[in-house]
Amino acid sequence: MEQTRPSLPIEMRLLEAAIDQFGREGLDGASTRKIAAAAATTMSAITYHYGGKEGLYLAAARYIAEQIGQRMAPALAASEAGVVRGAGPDAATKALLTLMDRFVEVMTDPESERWARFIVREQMDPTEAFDTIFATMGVVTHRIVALVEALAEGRCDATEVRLRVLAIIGQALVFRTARSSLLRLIGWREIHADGVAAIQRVVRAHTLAIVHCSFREADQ
Amino acid sequence: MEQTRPSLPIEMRLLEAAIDQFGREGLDGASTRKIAAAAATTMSAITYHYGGKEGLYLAAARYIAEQIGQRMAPALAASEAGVVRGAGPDAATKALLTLMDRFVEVMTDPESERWARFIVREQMDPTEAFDTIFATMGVVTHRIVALVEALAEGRCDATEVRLRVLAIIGQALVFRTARSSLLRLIGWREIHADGVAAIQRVVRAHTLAIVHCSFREADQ
DNA sequence: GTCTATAGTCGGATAGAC
DNA sequence: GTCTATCCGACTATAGAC
Repeated sequence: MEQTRPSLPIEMRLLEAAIDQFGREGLDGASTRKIAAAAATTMSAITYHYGGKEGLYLAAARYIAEQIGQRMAPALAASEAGVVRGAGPDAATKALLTLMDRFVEVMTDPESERWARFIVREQMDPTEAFDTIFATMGVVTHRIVALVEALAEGRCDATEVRLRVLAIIGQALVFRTARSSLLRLIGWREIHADGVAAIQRVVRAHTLAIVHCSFREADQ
Repeated sequence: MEQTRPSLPIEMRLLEAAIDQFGREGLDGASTRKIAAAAATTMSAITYHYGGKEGLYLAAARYIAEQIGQRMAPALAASEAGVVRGAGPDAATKALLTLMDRFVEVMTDPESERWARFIVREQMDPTEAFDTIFATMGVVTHRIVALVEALAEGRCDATEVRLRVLAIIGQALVFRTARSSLLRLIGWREIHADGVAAIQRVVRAHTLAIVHCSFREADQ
């Protein structure tokens, strides 16, 4: 049983261990005993601090949402300049690239590995915890929608803009969700700083190509 | 407990139920009793037919790989024309779009929902079953790599081509892995035939923009 | 606050009936 | 081949010691 740093307060240790275990095995599958052991405490600490297994699960979701929100906040604030009235396409493009750059960083960060397991599981088999996570991720998504909407200049309807945004985000997300395939395909053992930069260059180039080239013509 | 069609042979019913349960709860988390109940049989049928829980898990992985292989086979065969010696960029582009179109279809197909849960879980927390699935998905990925490599005409190194291919595939994959977010963002209740066509148009337009525009300049 | 002890349920594997 | 019966370990929750 891998243990978290014993210096942290017990509630934090429980949260960290919970994210890991729930992410791997789900709400039903995970065992409170294992979580407690990984947090170097006993099962009844979960009852005391979180009221039980489900309370811990929801607390883990809130914690993840909070962490992601904090990490995206600076880039989100910077992207404000791209959506203010009168901002030109260059400002919107720059804001979009800033958000995507940061998103790639968060997606490739080793710390996001455990969050990602938790989130992806919720995406594919949602519980009430999904509301919590979607509330945070939705802010970023909606900002990107606003930016792409501005860049489309009326050439796409609202649905198409949203589908395009999903596809754009998917480019970054895949480096998290298909991590194992990535490592095998390229022959890396893990994603180093150079790798992150390379991924950012690719996502940036693709995003630019999409917003600069694919709106122009009547597609297909 | 949802039951599979009772007309199918017991091994098939077990496989279908296993994919569903293992996909949601993982190898450890899922219960052979529940799987057996969903397959309208008893737990010891799993022992008899698959030797136990783990045997059933691996059989489920093989079954998924087989199903995906079958569904991608026609598009994969058609894409052959894009990689033969002397095929021009138009043939390669056409082959790439054919593969992506089909991939979107498979990713949005309701039947792929349970496969996807299983596969994504393996991606993020791989067991030996990942080898089986990667063997099949890898064939498609490598074909796309070959096509993009041809289209890049030496302007990207091998690693960059692979990162670009991952990003391109990610555009389609996101409609499976972030399904819940998609439905909320667009306000759909499910993905209808019109929705699939719209997603295909977007992925096609983006893929074209990427291979036609983003290789041109020195990116960033 | 954090622990130990215990109760009651459910897990997978197996033996053996038919 | 498919089922029932049974074993034993692991699970969550709870009560209560300190």
